[in-house]
Amino acid sequence: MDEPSAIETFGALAHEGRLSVFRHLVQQGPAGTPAMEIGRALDLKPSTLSGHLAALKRAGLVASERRHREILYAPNFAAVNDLVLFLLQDCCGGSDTACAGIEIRQ
Amino acid sequence: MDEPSAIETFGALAHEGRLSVFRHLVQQGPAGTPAMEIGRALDLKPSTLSGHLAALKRAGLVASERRHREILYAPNFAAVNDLVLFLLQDCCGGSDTACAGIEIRQ
DNA sequence: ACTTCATTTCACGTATTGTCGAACTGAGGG
DNA sequence: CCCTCAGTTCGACAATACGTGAAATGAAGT
Repeated sequence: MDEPSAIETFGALAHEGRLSVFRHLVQQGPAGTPAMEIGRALDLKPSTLSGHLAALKRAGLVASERRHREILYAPNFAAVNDLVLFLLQDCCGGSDTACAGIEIRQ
Repeated sequence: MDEPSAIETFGALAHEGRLSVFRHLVQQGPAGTPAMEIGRALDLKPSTLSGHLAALKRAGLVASERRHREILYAPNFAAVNDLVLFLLQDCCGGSDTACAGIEIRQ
């Protein structure tokens, strides 16, 4: 992951509403959740929620798929993975003592 | 790490200047780097740099210590560690398949 | 085709953040 | 003591981000 992408992803998560949305999607599982259902669960207005989802999507953190009338949003775990690797590789100096407790399995 | 702290940390890293500063500190090592030297390396004005360092410090990502005339800033690897754990535990649903390739050593 | 329902886009006011020069603070050296 | 140097704080302004209601889109059912 390059620096601009990392910045966009950090920015997407650096907001109470958006982080809640993303965590809710993680909780709901990879099958995906209709947008409106997220809004109901987290008490967010449609337009506000739509903006949050758009930001998360731009950052690659969620994927969307239409099913019948609804649009299902699902978390993209690969994006979290990439972000973690960015943090470990670029922000821990690659030192194994620096970020002990976490190991990258190849 | 709780959600508000995670948000503040994400926010601190979600900015080109601040991320550059932090990565520079990581590169320079745990001994610490004088603020002005960072500013010279990254071409940042003193007041701008000061703001960035304050934000990183609020987020717990850096520590500062005075030595003689200068103030040395050093990266706090534990904060990165905490953030990675937050991502893995709270944003990957704890699923081992979700974020494959990374293992938490206890 | 018309209606409905789910979601997005738009426009707007407001709030927050970013940048920078200038003034300030505080530690050290002479 | 004064002076200097390192860094912070202040004040102003521009730019960006947020939240929201109202209008628009667009797929699906009737």
